[in-house]
Amino acid sequence: MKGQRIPSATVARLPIYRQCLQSLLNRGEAVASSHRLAAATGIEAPQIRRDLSYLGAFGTRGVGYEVRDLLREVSHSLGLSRSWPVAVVGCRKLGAALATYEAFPKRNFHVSAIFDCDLSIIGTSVEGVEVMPFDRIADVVREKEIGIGIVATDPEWAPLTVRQLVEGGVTSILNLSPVTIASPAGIVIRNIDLAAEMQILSFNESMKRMIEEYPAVQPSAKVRAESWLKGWL
Amino acid sequence: MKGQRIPSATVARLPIYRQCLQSLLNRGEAVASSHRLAAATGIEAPQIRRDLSYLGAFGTRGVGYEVRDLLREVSHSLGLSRSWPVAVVGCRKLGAALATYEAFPKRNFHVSAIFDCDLSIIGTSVEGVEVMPFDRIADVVREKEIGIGIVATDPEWAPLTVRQLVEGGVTSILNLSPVTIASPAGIVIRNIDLAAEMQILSFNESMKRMIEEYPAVQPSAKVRAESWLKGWL
DNA sequence: TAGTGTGAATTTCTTCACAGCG
DNA sequence: CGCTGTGAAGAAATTCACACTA
Repeated sequence: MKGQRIPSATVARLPIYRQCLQSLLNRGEAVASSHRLAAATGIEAPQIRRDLSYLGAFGTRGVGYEVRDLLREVSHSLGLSRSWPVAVVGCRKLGAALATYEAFPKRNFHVSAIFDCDLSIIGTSVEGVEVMPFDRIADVVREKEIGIGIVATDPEWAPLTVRQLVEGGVTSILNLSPVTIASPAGIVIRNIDLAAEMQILSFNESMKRMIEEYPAVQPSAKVRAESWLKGWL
Repeated sequence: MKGQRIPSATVARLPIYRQCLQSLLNRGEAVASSHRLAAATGIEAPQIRRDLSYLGAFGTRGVGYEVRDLLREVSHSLGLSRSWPVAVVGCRKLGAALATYEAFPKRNFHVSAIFDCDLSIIGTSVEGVEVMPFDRIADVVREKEIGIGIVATDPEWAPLTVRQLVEGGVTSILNLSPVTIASPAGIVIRNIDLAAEMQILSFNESMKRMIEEYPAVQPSAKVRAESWLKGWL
């Protein structure tokens, strides 16, 4: 299993395992079975065993996993053994919140460049990092050898921002603006659209209301709503 | 197809279609084929056709989809025909940014209650909404009939926050704290961990560096890195 | 003819079930 | 005996390919 390609679904779960292992370690638990991890993460035990097996055979049969070792291994796989410089573009409310988000430095991500196009905040400093003008993105990113960028601009600026970042050599981008951007060749873009997440929730709420409202809606719609909910609840 | 259960993967893409249709409409394009939508969203055309077919047969063979009609249909399916009151818990940087996020009201989500446990901000007002103390969550949420909650607290408060929201009757939750919370029965929780997203990116960057560094790392690790990247780029 | 809607094939992900080891 | 690691089965999601129709 060790030599196999790691499925992307597994990669997406590794940070959850890392987080969980960290808190077990803090709590002084030295060994954890897949069932212990399942209880703590909500992920099924066989899933966990398979995911971890892609990293190699680290467990002890009949016992479980050595928390400290596994944590080191998972962190290493995620590339957290080194520190990553990050560029944040867009420094209004959301961008500013991210530029100072405590969870980032804790995981070895350091915001080392901030950009905006608002003249009134260019030149000011956020946590010791100067806010620079939009048109310097490519230069600064190249000079500081930044590989990871966060886009927190208004949606109309997002595509241009991505092009600038890529021109500067960024190859991994977290796009938080409410517009999906397709990944150019060789670049990984993760689109996190919080407004879209809310819409998934409202879909769910809608389905629920449809069932609760007794003046029977259309029966067919109701059946569909019920089978939807069955899948999630 | 109409009566079928809508797969959750499809639901997660509906907001992307909605967004895309909206901008086509603004641009004055009245009709769009699945290929047009594919070009604009980065999603494959057959995927789009199948997704849309779950909502019913709205296209015209040989022509495409009527943008205005389809937009109305998608929006309706997502429950956006009505306005949704939302509770935000945690009003420090990230929470405050969300409480005033423009993209929410644009999609009919209205922040109508804000909570925090920091005495220095309780009682202050954010966009006309008073920040209330943490221990009033259940009461207020019940009274205002809020069904959707956003958790933007420190991770140690997140589980308790979820319990309070659920007690007040909230059934859909967007959890932005960097800790995964399993969904209790009947409740949908979407865990968006921005620090975890960054780790997925650093995994990718790591893989890339592993290939670029010529003093050949372990050949096996290199092979694995290459096959990973092949999947994404 | 151009483009939808959908069975069928394929791929990807998850779960089961158990052999094998500490 | 208990728990890992994994082949094999199953479920879910995606893609293909084409019948069908405006």
